[in-house]
Amino acid sequence: MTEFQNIVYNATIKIPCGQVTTYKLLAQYINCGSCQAVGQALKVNPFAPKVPCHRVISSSRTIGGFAGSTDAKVLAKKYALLASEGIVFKDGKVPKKFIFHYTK
DNA sequence: TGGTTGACAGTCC
DNA sequence: CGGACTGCCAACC
Repeated sequence: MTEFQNIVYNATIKIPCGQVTTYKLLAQYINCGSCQAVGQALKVNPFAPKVPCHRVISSSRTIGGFAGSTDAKVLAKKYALLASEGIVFKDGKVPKKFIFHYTK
């Protein structure tokens, strides 16, 4: 467990149910220039599903990846998880109203 | 023990 | 649409 991972998980948990955020927003919030670093931390997150990594999507509001994979079957599970929280994808994207913005 | 290399659930140009 | 760049981590000398 590194300090950086701890920050990422802590920030991810703050995402309220029924909303999602983007890798970029998350990276900016934790003052990290690279969103890949965030994805890498989420990929190996030891707190799943306590850390809702499915609530983190790509910028442009596309779904991105999940569980270290971009496979369509895995992404289908991510869709289902989000749908169970009331988040629906419109035309492969998440409506803006579902995007959670961090407030410092 | 410590510096370097490659990989990554992304983003920008 | 392809390539470059980003920061962090793990593996490898």
